[in-house]
Amino acid sequence: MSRASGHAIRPRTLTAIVEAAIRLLNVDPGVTMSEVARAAGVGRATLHRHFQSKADLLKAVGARCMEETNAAVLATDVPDGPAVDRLRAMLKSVIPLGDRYAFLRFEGSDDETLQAGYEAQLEWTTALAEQLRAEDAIAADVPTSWVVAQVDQVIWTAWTALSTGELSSDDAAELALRTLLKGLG
Amino acid sequence: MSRASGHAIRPRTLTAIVEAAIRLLNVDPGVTMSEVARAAGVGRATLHRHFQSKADLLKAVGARCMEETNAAVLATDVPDGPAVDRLRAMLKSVIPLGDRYAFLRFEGSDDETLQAGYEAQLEWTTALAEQLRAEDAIAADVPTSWVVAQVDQVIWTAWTALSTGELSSDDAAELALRTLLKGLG
DNA sequence: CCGTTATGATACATGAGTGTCTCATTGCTT
DNA sequence: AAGCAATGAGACACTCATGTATCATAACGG
Repeated sequence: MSRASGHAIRPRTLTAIVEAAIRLLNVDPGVTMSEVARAAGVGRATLHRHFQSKADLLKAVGARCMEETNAAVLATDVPDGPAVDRLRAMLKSVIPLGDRYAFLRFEGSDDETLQAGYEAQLEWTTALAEQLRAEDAIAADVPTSWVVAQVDQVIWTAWTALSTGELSSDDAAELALRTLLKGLG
Repeated sequence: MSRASGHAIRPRTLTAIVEAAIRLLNVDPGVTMSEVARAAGVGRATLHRHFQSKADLLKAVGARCMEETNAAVLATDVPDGPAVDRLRAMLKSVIPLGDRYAFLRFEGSDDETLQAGYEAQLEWTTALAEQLRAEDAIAADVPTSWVVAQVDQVIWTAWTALSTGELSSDDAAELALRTLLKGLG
């Protein structure tokens, strides 16, 4: 988060910093604050003025990711609809975000807010898995934890496919859904 | 690799270093040389005597991983058998290695040897995917690259499941195979 | 058993990244 | 246009990991 006291931050500056951080982190998780500042076209001092440490910056970026993801999922969710439709909608919403937030996979962040957000997403997926099971969309003898992990992983596979430019977001989402429900056969 | 000139290395020392490195890297990819040395029960100077840089150490660990993995796969492979059997055998061989080498996923290593080894594994999987397709074990309209990525990912899912202690290696391998071929439904 | 030699401990030099501070300047707000 | 606040640039101190050099000690082989 931004510094509590002292200087305010100009919207333009904040945006530049966060966007630069997201862009660079996807290339190299070990970016330095100097590199972020330079890429953002912002003085190194300014960066430290608003983000006291790299952990702070990560926290802000992670929070933005969570917000964007949740917003995207909620925007397309059909809570009362069939589980398969909900799964498809979720995949179509989340997969396009991959090129922005893929790096978060590699962040073993110990930030509690980010952790909590991730837990919440996991719970959402778990609930969906239960609904899928109740509607006989998935087999009864497959552990829920495996289902959740697999959903998680197929999103990652789609992100990877997107980054190589082999597939469009829509194709990847359809392929992901199909792979989940019917496998490759 | 170990230093070309000068000091030889005692087998016991080499093993201690490499094993400690593997163990620690799985916990924190950012381990320092000092921590590795301490965990190995070895002087920091000795570590630097044989591995000039952290990159050298990573290289050695990566090479060992490749050797172990290839050996495990070759040991159970049935080159003339049905593709599905080969896939099952590969999964059963590779999945148990997860707790040792999971960290390599996070290493964006630029070492050419390691890269080459990874490429070779990818080609092996690609060939298997083609065989699966030829034997109608997978659908014709699914891109090979997606199949390869999915095989790769399901191994990762299995590793994750193993690390949480939810499944045995064998169960995970069977579940992985089933998920690949028939999905979760 | 004795010489060879790898090792352990220590000290030292270096480089990189972090975080702080100051001050001139630029950009907003009124 | 004027005043205020945020920014940019640079200098500085600090920490930490890396890598090197030295020397006494312990382990190994003949």
